[in-house]
Amino acid sequence: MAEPVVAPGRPRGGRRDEILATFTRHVAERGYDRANFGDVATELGMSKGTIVHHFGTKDRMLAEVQERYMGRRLEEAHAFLARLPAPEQRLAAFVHAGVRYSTLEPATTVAFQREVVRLTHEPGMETARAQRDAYRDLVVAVLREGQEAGVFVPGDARLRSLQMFGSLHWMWTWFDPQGRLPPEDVAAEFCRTLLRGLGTPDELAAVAADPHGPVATCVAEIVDQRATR
Amino acid sequence: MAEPVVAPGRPRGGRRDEILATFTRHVAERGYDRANFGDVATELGMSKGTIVHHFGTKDRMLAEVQERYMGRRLEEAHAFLARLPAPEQRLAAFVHAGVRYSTLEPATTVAFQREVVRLTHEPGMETARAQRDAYRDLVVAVLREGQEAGVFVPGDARLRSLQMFGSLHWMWTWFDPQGRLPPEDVAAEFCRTLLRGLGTPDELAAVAADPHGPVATCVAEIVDQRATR
DNA sequence: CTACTCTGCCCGTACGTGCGGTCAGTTTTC
DNA sequence: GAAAACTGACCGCACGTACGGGCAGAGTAG
Repeated sequence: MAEPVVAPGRPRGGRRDEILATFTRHVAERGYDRANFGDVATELGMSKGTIVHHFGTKDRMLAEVQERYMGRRLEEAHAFLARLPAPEQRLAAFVHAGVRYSTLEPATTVAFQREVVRLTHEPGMETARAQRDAYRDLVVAVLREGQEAGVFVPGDARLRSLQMFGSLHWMWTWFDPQGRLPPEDVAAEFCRTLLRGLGTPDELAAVAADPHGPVATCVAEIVDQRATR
Repeated sequence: MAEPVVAPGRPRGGRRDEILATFTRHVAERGYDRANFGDVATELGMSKGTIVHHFGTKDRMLAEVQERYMGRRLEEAHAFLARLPAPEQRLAAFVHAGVRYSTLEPATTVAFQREVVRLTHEPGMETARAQRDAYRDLVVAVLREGQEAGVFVPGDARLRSLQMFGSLHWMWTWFDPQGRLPPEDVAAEFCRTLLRGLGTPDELAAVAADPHGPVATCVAEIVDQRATR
């Protein structure tokens, strides 16, 4: 029934976080359907029952992964939006952040991206879905701001947000965090093409896309800080 | 119950194609892991054994779905590349075609896009993977041509192809073929943003993106013809 | 024409396995 | 000592697929 509620006077999570992390990695590697309690338990040297004890059902475990992920991303987004005023900088920040997450927390990111679809229709995913929608709305708002400010060409903001999210969410199928291709290069190239595509003047776009520019730096500070705390 | 029909004169495949189509739809709706022989058999009013008789294993059935899909896409691609000389037209054609397929054969397209990842590592998928790589190489080649012709700004062609494929392959998560949003609008918006992002002069981009322009028309003819034969 | 055989679909069942989840009980922690 | 953490045995079920056989039509011999 009602889940463990953390525990009183207990160091945050303990074994629980460990389980969630391992489960997340398995989801990232094999997908939700092929990830199973047995393998996770074996890898952590514990019993299947322990996992059930902590999370109840597999569905709930996935829901928690998604909610934590989206929770962090929303916090970050609000943080860099507060620091970056210009629409083209804000949009670039979303791209830099999206790419950075792929290397900083590859497992969580891939797990999320593989299984996003589930939060559209699956029951028990309402919270995560609401978070996802809120995140997307932030991007749409930025796109509209940009159009009103004349820094983006007029067009369908929602469609553009989907075009952008597609590029980022698809990364899990080809991007290798251990590979030769630096994530900053990916972010920079994506930013350049996207901003130019939206009609942003070259000078502004160049600054926003620059891997060592103010936007990328700002995002890096925020994201890295949250990840290591 | 009497739906099989099949008709005299022996249509190619007979029941076999029917099985494959139903299986494809199930994969599109639930994903490969949750699609199963039992449901397909029940829906077609046949036994599970029949499916096994025709395809052997589930893996092989998926492989055949992917191979057929990529086979058709490759044929189409070669067809419109032969008719369209300019790089910006060729690139736009890939976008128009990608979107058009989502409405013309939604099940096959979604099934493919959901399960593309499998053809990277899964054994038995070598053929489909080779086809996929060939298709991607066609796009990369067009991007390079465009740079040499000065119609695209210099940059990483492979990265750009991935950015573009991301937008298209992600469509299955949000695009509804039955919905209000016309696919031509999606294609046009994607083309505009992409081509502008690559630095294509506005006049050329406008023609290539136009849903009633020569590129979209050419693609429509080729794709529709193949689908209905 | 008849009878026989061969062959490609197709059926129904049964089996093995993997997995999510239960439960009763033990150990650990505060 | 109460609550939480953990265990290991167990259940039920869903699913892939192996298997043995049925049936209808085509080819063939008499």
